[in-house]
Amino acid sequence: MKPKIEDVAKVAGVSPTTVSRVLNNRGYIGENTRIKVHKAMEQLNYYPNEVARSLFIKKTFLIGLIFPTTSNPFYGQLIFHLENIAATLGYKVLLCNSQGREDKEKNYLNMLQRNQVDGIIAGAHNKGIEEYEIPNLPVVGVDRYLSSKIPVVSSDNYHGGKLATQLLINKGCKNIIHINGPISLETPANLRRKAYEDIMRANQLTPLTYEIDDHFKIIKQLFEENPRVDGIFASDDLIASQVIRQAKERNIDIPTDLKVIGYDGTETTRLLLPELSTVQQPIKEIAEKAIELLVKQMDDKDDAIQLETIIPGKLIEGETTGG
Amino acid sequence: MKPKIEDVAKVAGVSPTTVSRVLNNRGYIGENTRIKVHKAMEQLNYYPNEVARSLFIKKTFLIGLIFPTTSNPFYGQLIFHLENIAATLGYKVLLCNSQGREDKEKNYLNMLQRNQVDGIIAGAHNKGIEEYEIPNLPVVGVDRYLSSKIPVVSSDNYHGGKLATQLLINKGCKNIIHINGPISLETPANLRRKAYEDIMRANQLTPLTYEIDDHFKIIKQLFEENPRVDGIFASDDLIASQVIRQAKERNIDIPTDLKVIGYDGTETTRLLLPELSTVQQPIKEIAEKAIELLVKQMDDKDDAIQLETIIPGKLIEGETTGG
DNA sequence: AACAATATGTCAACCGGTTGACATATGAAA
DNA sequence: TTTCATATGTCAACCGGTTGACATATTGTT
Repeated sequence: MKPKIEDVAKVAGVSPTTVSRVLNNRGYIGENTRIKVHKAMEQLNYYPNEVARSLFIKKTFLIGLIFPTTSNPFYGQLIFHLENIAATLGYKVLLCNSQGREDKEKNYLNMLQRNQVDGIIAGAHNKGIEEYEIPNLPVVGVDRYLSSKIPVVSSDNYHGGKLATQLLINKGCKNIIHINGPISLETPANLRRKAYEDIMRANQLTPLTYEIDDHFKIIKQLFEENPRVDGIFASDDLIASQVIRQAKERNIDIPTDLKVIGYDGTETTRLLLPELSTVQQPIKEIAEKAIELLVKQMDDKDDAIQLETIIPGKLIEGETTGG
Repeated sequence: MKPKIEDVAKVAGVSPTTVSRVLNNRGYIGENTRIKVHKAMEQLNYYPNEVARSLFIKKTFLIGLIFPTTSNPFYGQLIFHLENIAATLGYKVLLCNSQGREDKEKNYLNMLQRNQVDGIIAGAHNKGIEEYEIPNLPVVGVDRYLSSKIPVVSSDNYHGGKLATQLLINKGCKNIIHINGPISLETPANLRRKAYEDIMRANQLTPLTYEIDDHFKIIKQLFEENPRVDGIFASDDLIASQVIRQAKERNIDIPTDLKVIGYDGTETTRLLLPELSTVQQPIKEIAEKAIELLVKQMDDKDDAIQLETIIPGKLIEGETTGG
């Protein structure tokens, strides 16, 4: 059986309380005793039972992360940073891949509460949800409005959308189309679209947005319906990549006949598709801010917290928008 | 304060034991009582405290995952599947990004034990380690030998290496170079290299392997030292992508002058770089097998378990190896 | 010598849920 | 009527670590 404090105490020849005191640096402890206790712990291969500890102190140092999927390089990278920063602060991370499914999300939310997490960071779906408003449980949204009371961290989507659209216009594009994910979700990312439409109009151009729900069928359709398209702003790099592929198949030369810009600029995209112009999200900074806001909520309970944090992104010009 | 069983009992007008019985479906429970209890739980917004429960039943339903980073699309996708399958079995997942650093890995291992995880799946570093041999704690390695006693799941690396090398040879390449990660680590992935060298020799060709530790400096060097190279087998798609980029910069036409094949074939690579030939790893199957082996160890304690599981991968021919 | 500060021990309550032992009550079957 | 399956309650121990109260030594200081 796993050794417990009592066993350590016996081996070290001290009382269980003393061991606990050593473990938690409380009260007076002699240097000798400290050493004896540590030796005993080593000898027995003792690991303090955090479950028992958590039960008593009513804190688990667990943070729940709910995101669509680590498969997606954007979330993969974001989650990497979240976990990393959390770890430096002594927090551990429970991973939940909701896959954009409401039922899964609800189950995870339920599970996280049963497991007494100290907080939740979510960048998943929403909709009817006031489900995230949990009394005494700090929550932070990433690129997702979870409720009117829950703080959100996101990149400056409007500015990003503007940068992308303006770049295409500057490069001489006249027929610029925007493609984005399903906008039934009310996310800050929709501001990319809003910026696109604003900038287009400001330049006497007609905005046209395609909403991609599922397949690249939409992209095919886009090309068929708009033979004169000369600029495409995709709301993420993966979609942009599909666009490029489709253009190649139709012998549309990029960037001569068509200029393409994506969004996200993850490490992986930069490596695999370095020629793609994109608006790079400040992923690490988003993660830092999200954790900071979460921890702040956990520490000073009902202090007022910034409800919306917007971090600027960065335009990366690649070959897909021309020299 | 959060409601506890006692509160539920009061509201439902029953005893705490009865509530526990309802919760765990033990003993006799009348339909009426069951409903009353559920209503009370709903009314109070009661969530059973898993921490308390875990303490008593000595099982947390937690699985620790130690991998270099979710940023990498291969691990991202693998971890997605691991979490997913674990969830269907009622297990939760503690995520650890070790970043290939021994110190971090050790800390995580320590942390997971303190948190009483039921098992660990690791695909990280190793080296001096017998550290993973933890009494009574099931462990499974993914593409990593963790110890002589710990089961490993991996794709058929030898076969994959063979497929890749053979393809290049079939396509007429004579000067084929292999690039892989640092092989100081003893991993099943080294079999890709072994296969490459075997096949080369079997075809009266001279194998030449470059070991990439850090940068694409090595790739530059490779091109400079081997102007006649006409085939490159990279041990992962990200490296292959760098090779392609470097070749473009040197105006080496792919596939005419140089054929390139990678390894992994993640969803992300397939989307972003569909033209890349690669050996696709059976990521989902690896995840399934890993969980299966872990759960088997947890269930029938010291049943003999398969020490090495090898799952075949799949050759994907893209344009980078020619028509 | 008196008084602190330091060092350690004993003991019990507590965190929230689980479980087994045992008591009791009801209704139905034998 | 007896007996049994069903239904629920009471009670206490337990999981492993934490904490406060209190006792007792041993130092060192003044």
